This record gives sequence, C-alpha cells and structure tokens, in this order.
Amino acid sequence: MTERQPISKGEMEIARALWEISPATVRAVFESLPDNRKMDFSTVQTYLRRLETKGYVTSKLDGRVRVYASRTKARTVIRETVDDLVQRLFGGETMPLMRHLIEERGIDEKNLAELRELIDRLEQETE
Amino acid sequence: MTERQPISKGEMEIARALWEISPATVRAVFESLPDNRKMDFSTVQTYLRRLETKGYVTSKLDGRVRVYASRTKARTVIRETVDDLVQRLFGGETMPLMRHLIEERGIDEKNLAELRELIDRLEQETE
DNA sequence: CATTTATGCGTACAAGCGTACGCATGAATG
DNA sequence: CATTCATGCGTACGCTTGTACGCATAAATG
Repeated sequence: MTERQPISKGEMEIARALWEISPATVRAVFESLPDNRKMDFSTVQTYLRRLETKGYVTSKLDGRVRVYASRTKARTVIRETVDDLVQRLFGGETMPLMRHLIEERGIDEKNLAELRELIDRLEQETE
Repeated sequence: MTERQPISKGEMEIARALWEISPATVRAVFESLPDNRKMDFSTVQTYLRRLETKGYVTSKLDGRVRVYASRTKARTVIRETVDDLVQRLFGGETMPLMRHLIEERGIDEKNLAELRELIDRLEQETE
C-alpha cells in the first residue's frame, strides 16, 4: 500500500507521455506531446518535477541533462484512476461505464471483434 | 455547446447523489451518501452551491428550505468526464479502457451475458 | 573568444478545491 | 415562552493545479 499523493489530470497526461518513451528528457517528453496539446516546455518540466515529488517517476542527472523514468507502472495508475472515477461517477459499479463506452463512444468493427474475444476469454477463465 | 466550468471530483459525487433523488434538499442529499463517505453537511451544501454556480443544478427556495434539482443530464456529464479521462489516460482511444475494465475489474456471469447482448445489438446497428 | 541556445532550478501566482465554521433566523419541542 | 435544532448564507483557509517567467550556467556555434 504505497500511499502516493493523487495524480492530477495534467500530471497524468505527462505521466502517460513518459510511459510511452521512458526513460526520457524533459525535451523528449515535451516533443512527444500531440501537436494539438502543446504546453510550455517549463510546464512539462514542472509536471515532471511534481510527479517525482509524488513518487510516480524518478530521475537522475545525466551530465547536465535530467532524465526521467517511470517508477509506478501504468497499470497501477490506471487502476487507481479508473477505480476512483467509477466510484464517484457510478457508485462503484463497472457495468454502467461499460454500457456508456459501448453505447456512446464509437466502436468500430475490428474492435468489436476484439471485444468478443476478450469476453470469450474471460468466460473461459470464469468457468 | 453550453460551456460549463468543469466539474470537480468532489462535486461529481454530489451531482451523482442528486441525480438519484432529484429534486432534493441538502439534507436529503447528505443522507443519501453511502455510510462510508460521510462528509460534513455544510460541505455538501457548498458543493451544491458551487454546482449551481457552474450551471449543473438549479434550486429554488421552498419556504425556508432550498430544493436542488439536476439541470444537466447525467449522460452529458458522464460523457464529458469519460471523454476527458480517455483523452488524458489513453490518448483518446476507447479500447484500452475497455480492456482494462474487462481484465482488471471483476465482471460476473450476469454482466458477461449483458455485455454480449450489448455487443450483439451494436453489431446489428453497425451493419 | 563572444554570442546564442538549451536546460536546471527556484519562484510565482491566481484560480480552484476540499473542507468546514459561525451567525442569524425560523421551526419545533418541552 | 425559553431552549434546542435545522438551515441558509457568508466566509475562511491551506493546499493543489495549471501555467509560466527569469536567472544562472553549460554547450554549441560562428
């Protein structure tokens, strides 16, 4: 039960960016952001610093450049975040969110197929 | 595109509670909270006030008691919130969240069946 | 070497959030 | 009627968040 301080929304974007390319410098993270979501270089820097303070990432100076690396697994953060959302928005029930995703967000054919597979597999394991 | 101020996590719990029983007084909302999540009466009051300021709920004085009612549909708030989460945590892709839900959160048999149905229905519509 | 560029690091700062107290007033109860 | 209880309403307050500036310094470039 490592008690981490909660991650904020903005921090999460940066954490996600870092997961994709960790280990990485501030600049690398900054440049990996999607074009439509450019925030200031130093904003990214601040987020990374805060993520480190909160225990989500580590860093070390490599020469004069600081290199950040994920420390908490994506899965863990995702679990905590989704759990929290499901709690607050659906009182802890998973299905309403499922329904929402299936009904309100487009799912194309390929993903439909994958969904089926996931369900099949789950059914196997369950029995 | 009514631009509402974003709803915060704490506000969301209260909004959800209100959806369930709207219209309702502060006390009713307060008492409808799950036992494990008791916040102060006046905290609930503050959240409702802020929700009104932000445009998510309305209220009117009924005698000396203020009665709050949902104004924005649950579906809308859920959509916005989930969209935001999916954006920040999965770069906008729905499937990773689906996968997460199916693999990491328990789904019992009954829900599995429902899931299948949902998918079937979606497939119908898609074709 | 002088100048430009990139980075670390400290600092800032308003807005928002979570949580709640206190007072005034009206309602209920003994 | 006097006291207690519930509520509205205003206010508070430290913390977090989002966003960024500025300075010092090191590296690269002309």
